[in-house]
Parts: sequence; C-alpha cells; structure tokens
Amino acid sequence: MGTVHKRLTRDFYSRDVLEVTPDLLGKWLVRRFDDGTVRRYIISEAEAYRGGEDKACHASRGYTERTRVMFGEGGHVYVYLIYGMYWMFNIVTGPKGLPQASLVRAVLNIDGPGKLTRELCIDRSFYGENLVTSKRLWLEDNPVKPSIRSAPRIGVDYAGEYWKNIHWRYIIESNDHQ
DNA sequence: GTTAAGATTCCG
DNA sequence: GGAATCTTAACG
Repeated sequence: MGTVHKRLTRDFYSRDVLEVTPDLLGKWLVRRFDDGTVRRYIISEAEAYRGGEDKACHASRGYTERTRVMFGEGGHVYVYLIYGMYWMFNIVTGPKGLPQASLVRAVLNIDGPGKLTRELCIDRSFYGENLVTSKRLWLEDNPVKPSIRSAPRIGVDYAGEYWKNIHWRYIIESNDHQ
C-alpha cells in the first residue's frame, strides 16, 4: 500500500479555533504550483486568533473589508499584507458568524510566516480560497501525531497583558514523523 | 483626505 | 537597533 493522501474536509475546520490550531500541527499543507508541481509541507507552528473578545485578533475591531472572510465558515483562507512586504497565511475556523482564524507561522524547514508565504507563493489571490475544494492549496491528514507545546503569541504586545500572554501559540516539539 | 502603525524579516 | 514598504483603519 502506498501513502494515502486524505484531504481534510469541512468538519475539521468547523470546530473552535482552540481545537483546530493545535490539531493543525503535523498535518500536511499541500501546494500545487502553477507549473503543476505538488509539494507537501508539515505544519510545525500556528497561532489562534479568536473572535471579538481577543484584542490581538483583527476581527476584534469588527467587520471590515479585510476581515470579511474571518466572519464566514471555516475552511477558507485569510491572507493580509503586513509591513508592506509579507503575506500572512491564516486558516479560518469555526462556524459562520464567529470570526476566528489560525495563523500558520511555520512548516518544517521553513521558519517564519513571511518566509512561508514567499516559499509557497501565497499572496492576495488566495484571499477566501476554499481549502476543502481548492486545486492549488489544501491540507491532508497525517496519522502521526507530534508532541506539542504552547507559548504566548508573537508580535501582539499591543493587545494588553491578558491577550499578549495567553498561550495560544502551538509548536511541534518532537519531529519523529513523516 | 491624511496618517500612524502593523500577527515580519534582514542588515549593520 | 533600525530600515524596508504599503495597506488598513482611525480620525477629522
């Protein structure tokens, strides 16, 4: 039997962001490039951003043109440009109406959210992309479960003591899978 | 209409 | 430590 590539479906993304985010670690992030090349990357770090209460979440300041997709159903992509240079790749989670998303900060061998999107050629055109049906970007299950640790999120000091310190960043600790 | 600041990265 | 680089959201 060869390796089975099983795409994650709507149910995976429809759960609360605090369930989905740690569950993203170890999963395959799959990109089919314009030339037809398919590459698979193991997600190794992600952060949860959860709704209107979370002062670090873009949606905490309400519905805007930029945050629109976060208010939709889980399984879609939220990308935005930061510092005029880097695209941030987020996976929308939860049911329609609850603005949540996971920022994918790293995959194995590519550390940093800006480097990740540069390597995978993810830009504005992926805003709203449906990971359940897309032919160029999706996730696949991985039966091997990595061990995970949590830590405060990066770069959100402006959100105040509570939201800046909460452990909503998840990182792979061991790496005996693939 | 104007402007300050940003879920980053790289260089000195 | 500071620049690069530009969109967004807040303010007037």
